Amino acid sequence: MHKKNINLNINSKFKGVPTQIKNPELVRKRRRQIVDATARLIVEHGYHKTTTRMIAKEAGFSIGSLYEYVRSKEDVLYLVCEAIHIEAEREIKGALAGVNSKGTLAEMVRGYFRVCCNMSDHILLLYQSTQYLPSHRKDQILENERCIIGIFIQALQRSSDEGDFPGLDLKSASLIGHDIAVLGQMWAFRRWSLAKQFSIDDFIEEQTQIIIRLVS
Amino acid sequence: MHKKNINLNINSKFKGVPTQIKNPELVRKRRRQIVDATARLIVEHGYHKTTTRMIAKEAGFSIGSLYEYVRSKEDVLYLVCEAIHIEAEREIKGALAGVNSKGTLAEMVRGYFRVCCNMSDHILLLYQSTQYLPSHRKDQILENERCIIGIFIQALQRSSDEGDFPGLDLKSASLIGHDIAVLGQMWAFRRWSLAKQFSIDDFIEEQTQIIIRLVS
Amino acid sequence: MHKKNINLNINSKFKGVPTQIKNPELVRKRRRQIVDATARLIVEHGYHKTTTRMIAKEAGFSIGSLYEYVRSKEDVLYLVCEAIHIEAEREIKGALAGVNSKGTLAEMVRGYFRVCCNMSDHILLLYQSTQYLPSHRKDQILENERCIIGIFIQALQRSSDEGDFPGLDLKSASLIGHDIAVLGQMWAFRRWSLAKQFSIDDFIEEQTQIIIRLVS
Amino acid sequence: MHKKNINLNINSKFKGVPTQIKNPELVRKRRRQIVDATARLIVEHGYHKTTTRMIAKEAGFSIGSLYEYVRSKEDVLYLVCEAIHIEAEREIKGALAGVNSKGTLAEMVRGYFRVCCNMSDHILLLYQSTQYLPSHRKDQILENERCIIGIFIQALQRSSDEGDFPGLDLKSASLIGHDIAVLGQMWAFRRWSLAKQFSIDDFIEEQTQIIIRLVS
DNA sequence: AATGAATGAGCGTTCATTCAT
DNA sequence: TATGAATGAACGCTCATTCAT
Repeated sequence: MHKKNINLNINSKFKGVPTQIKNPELVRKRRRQIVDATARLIVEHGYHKTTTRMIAKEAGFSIGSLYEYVRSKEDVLYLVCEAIHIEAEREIKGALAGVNSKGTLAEMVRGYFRVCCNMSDHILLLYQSTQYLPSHRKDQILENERCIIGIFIQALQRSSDEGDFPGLDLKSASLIGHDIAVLGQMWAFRRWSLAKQFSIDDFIEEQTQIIIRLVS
Repeated sequence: MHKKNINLNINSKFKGVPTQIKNPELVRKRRRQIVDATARLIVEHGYHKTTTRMIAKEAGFSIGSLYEYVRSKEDVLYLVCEAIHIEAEREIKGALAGVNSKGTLAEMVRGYFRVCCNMSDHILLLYQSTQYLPSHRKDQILENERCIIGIFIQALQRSSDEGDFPGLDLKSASLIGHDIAVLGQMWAFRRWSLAKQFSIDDFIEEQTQIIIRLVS
Repeated sequence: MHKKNINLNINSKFKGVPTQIKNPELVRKRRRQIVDATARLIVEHGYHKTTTRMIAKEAGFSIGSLYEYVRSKEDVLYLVCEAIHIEAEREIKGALAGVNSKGTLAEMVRGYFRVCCNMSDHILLLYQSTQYLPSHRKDQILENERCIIGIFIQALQRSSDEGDFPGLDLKSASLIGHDIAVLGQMWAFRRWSLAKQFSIDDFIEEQTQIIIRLVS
Repeated sequence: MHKKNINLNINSKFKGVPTQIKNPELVRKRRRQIVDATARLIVEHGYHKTTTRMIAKEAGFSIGSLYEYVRSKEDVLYLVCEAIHIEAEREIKGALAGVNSKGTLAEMVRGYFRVCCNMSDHILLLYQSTQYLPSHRKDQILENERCIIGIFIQALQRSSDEGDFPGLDLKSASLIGHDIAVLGQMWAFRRWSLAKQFSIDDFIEEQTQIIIRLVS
């Protein structure tokens, strides 16, 4: 069921970036190359210092070929951001798979934080580069984000209904959902500072404890 | 005492950006114009779409003059980031002035959150543009940030020592310090999403309550 | 007799544009598709905004196939210009067929003007795009043009010999021949201006009268 | 009086092409360089094979400087077409100056034809390149053209009123005006063909006689 | 004979920076 | 001190053409 949704997502979004190439298999393959290459380059140099020629070279083909698969550098950025969100969604759903019904909120948060840390390069990329997308693309990306926060809100409300965390209204739940999301992503943009005192595992564990204390 | 610190800050950092102009009074005045103009432009257009020509025009002098007061566009960005941090420090210290010794943590946090919301344009600017500073500049900016977090850590430890919040070690206090910092800044980059459910005052109050629950 | 000439023309010019394809029937068919498609596109977008990809698509086959039938975009343009001239020659000869021996000059001119108006899109194409042919191609096209003018010169001299228009030397006849040619083509590049005052039929009739007055 | 009109023209059109440069004297001088260089290059290579780098080099400055004085290559083309029309207007008015009131139509036409021959490179440029202007620019150019034709129409009507050429209605006069205009410009695009039989002076004289015969 | 993915030279344009005045 | 004209490296992108299948 998840799979189906994800596939629908992929398809509906692929329509959003046209291509000159007819073979859809090839489009998938080449765009994967483009996205991987570009993500690597943006992580290293930032969006603006990453030129289309660098992207083509890193992806292993010519500048002309790059433009057979996308219309513009902006398209590439969108494909990258989209791929990161799809990856995040998949990872998070994977991490939550064993937890979903019976699991505790603690396990969910811990799983989410772990994903955030594993993807910190890409999360930082989103923080720094989403600003360069045209607004309709930004909206598409933000929509994805809300979906993730929704998961926490639902879990919080379930907890509340079960009496663990009584008297939680939707508004508060929503804010806590945002907070959890941000406190996980925090590792991405405060790594260098936090790493002086915390290993990744330390961070995940301590931060999880803080959330637990918050909601109990 | 505060003043002295701030002045020291300004001077030590000004040394970092050389100028052709001898008269330091004039340098101060012109750089204030440059910083104000640039901050406005970056908030509106982002760093890369803000050209040096636009900066000179908005600041009210010629492109040639701009380069009498800074060596590069990067210098301008640094001056802007630095100014924002100085402003933030001043505002936060101002907000905490009446609270400092006798006040509760809640009041501190509320004051900080209020400053964050008031400065959200500039905080977002920092989030989006710090990446374009050379790393030694980035370090200078991060150093400033640590200073602010230090305030919370100290307050937390004071609370802990007074028995409000027993058994808080430095490491945990430090992480909570980071968390508070980020949960305040969050308004800057999630405004559009949060504003659907919260007014600024709502946000500040609810978020403050969450922190309070967290540390008690 | 006409047919023979036209065929000779076609053959001698086809030799000028080599192809990879052996089957001459197929070459003829495909090139007709190419020429029609390209003429349509150039009329709408101009030569430079018409890409080879557009041509292939409009003609109904792939870009690869296009290059089996011509060596270059320039070849395509030459084929188009050539085809227009052949078409013009055929149309004009058709219009003059009933007139040729016994008819008056007026009827000839009127017939020619009518053809010019009917073909005005293509005549404009020639005016705007012949410049992009290499000079040996341009010469081939100009040669065709002289052929048409020759018809008027002969008719003028016949008139003169018959006493209608006495004292007409070859040089004058030649210039008037050019003038008639141009005054017909004029509709192509002044349509938008002339159409404010003249319908096509108006134009043809008035312009014919002017020529008649000129040569009597 | 003429001067005033021309100046107004120049000023009103300059407003149409913005520049980064503040000194209007310099703008005038540099744009003259740009227009002269570009006209030379387009005459030799055509509009599309003339690159902006060639223009900058031929004009004697850098590509960056070129773009201080115009926004785009299209702007350059417009400036060229505009300058040619202003030149044509000036030349024609100059040629007609001694003729204006008392002169015969023959002298006017001869003067116009002489100007056309002298400017034939530039007239051909207009025929071939006006198509690349955006339509509002094309309209501006066409407006200029109508102004020239207007001169002939007025002269024809004056002749008619004086009895030289009785029974000439406005519509016919208008068409003859167009015809005269085109028969002069004809030298530009039929030079190579006509020159086989006519020197420029021959052409002007014979063609003038044809017009005279036409209107008497 | 037909396809269409791949190529890369070359285009128009931008903008941080310099320097003569 | 202040100006603003001049610079040119570097950018994103196009499109005629080729060639393996």
